[in-house]
Amino acid sequence: MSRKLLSSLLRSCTTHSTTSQCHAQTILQSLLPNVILQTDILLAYTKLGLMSHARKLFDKMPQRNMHSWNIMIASYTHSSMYFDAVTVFQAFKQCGSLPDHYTLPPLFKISIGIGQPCFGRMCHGLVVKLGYEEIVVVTNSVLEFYMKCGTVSQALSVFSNHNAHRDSVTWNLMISGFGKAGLYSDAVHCFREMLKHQSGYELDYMTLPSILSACGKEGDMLKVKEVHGFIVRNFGFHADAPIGNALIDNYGKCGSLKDSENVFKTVGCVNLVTWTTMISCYGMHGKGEESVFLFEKMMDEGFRPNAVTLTAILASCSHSGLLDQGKKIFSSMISDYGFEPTAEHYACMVDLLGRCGYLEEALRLLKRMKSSSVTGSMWGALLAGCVMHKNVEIGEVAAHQLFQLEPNNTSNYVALCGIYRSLGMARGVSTVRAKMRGLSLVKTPGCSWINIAGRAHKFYQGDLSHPLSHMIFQILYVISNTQLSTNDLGVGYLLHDDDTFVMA
DNA sequence: ATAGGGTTAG
Repeated sequence: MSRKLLSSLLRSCTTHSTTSQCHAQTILQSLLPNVILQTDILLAYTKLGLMSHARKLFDKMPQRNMHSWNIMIASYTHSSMYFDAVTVFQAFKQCGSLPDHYTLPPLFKISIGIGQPCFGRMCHGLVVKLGYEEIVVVTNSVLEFYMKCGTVSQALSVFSNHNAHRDSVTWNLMISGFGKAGLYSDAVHCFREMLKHQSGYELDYMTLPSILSACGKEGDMLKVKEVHGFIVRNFGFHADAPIGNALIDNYGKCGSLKDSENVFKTVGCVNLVTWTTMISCYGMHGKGEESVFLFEKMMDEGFRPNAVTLTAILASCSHSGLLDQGKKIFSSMISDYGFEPTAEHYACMVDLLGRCGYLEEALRLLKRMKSSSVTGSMWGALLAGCVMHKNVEIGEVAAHQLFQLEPNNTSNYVALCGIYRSLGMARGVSTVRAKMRGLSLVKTPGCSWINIAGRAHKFYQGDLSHPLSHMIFQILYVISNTQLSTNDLGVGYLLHDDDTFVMA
């Protein structure tokens, strides 16, 4: 077999065994060492995720080209093996070489992965110095880096400086970055801008889950519906699984379980995430029985739950007080599925036991664990249960653990304070307050809001600043003193001229 | 050869 033939064979290898056979052939035919052939083998191994095979070969190569260095750095990065990626990059620099436009994008991913923004900023300097700013792939990775490291302003300046070198990936990065930074209205605004600029392009479906999640997290169902309509107009009912999943999730988050169910029933592509999302939607709406039913149906259809599915079902049982089902699922995840429960699963179990009033049992569960693996979320769930059931003994244990683990989290002090207050323990209340003052902690007030005609109306506890607060409090007073049945949900209010009202 | 999307939890 010729070198050329082996090269092209290697480039089409999709399995471990064919790759190894080609590798063996190159040795048998004494074609090694040869940089091009070895690089082909390297690439074939890394595509299969066989990093140790690739590394063995790479270390033996007497000669390396830019391509072989880039393959190693990029594939270590994709496998989240950032330390190895950095080591290879350092060895590369030792040889006196300079990165090219293939080397640079993974470096930004490394910086995000290891949480070291200074490395990424240094790489941005390299991009400018080496003149790769005009290459859209490189600039997009710079953009992604700034967006994901929380420096949105830097990303914006990269974005506006390169308006000649944008493509759909650029827009998607901006939109999803805004969403991840919690800047939901900026994400929506950016989506509209993109539609204006891209009218001639084919619409890129990769944007849609991000924009849906921005609308959903804002709780703006009208916007979710708007995007849904947009999807139907442009894709018909052939949306892929991530789009369907995002629709289900965000209708649920906006309070419309009916719409979630409709999408779930009609969507063509269903995967494990789809099931998990629908289960957690039922959980969010307090419909634990439906969650359990769906969980069983999912397994009947041959899907194996993963760690996220199990968290969703446990949380759902907890919200609905389904103690026995929750316990059964928790123990079967160990015996039937061979899962090692994660911290989240334990937190769910503590939450479940705590809500149902089994605080001693919850505490025993945590005491059985190695103390270093008990997380804040587990103690937090226990403390919340103690608030619910006014249990001061266990509440103090949980609270003091939390004061150690997360001393600046005000809600823990407020929770303990609430237990003391509900039991009339004035001394306890003042001790906790003094402790908070000593640490100069201020409680951020809880806030709710409602969108009316595109404008958000915010409400803080005891806040009277809204122009209609007088009427709002009157309505609230009536509602809270009225036993509502489902028939009453269509009730109307008649507003009198003097700002008072009656139910109609 | 390189860049972008979805699910839990308080």
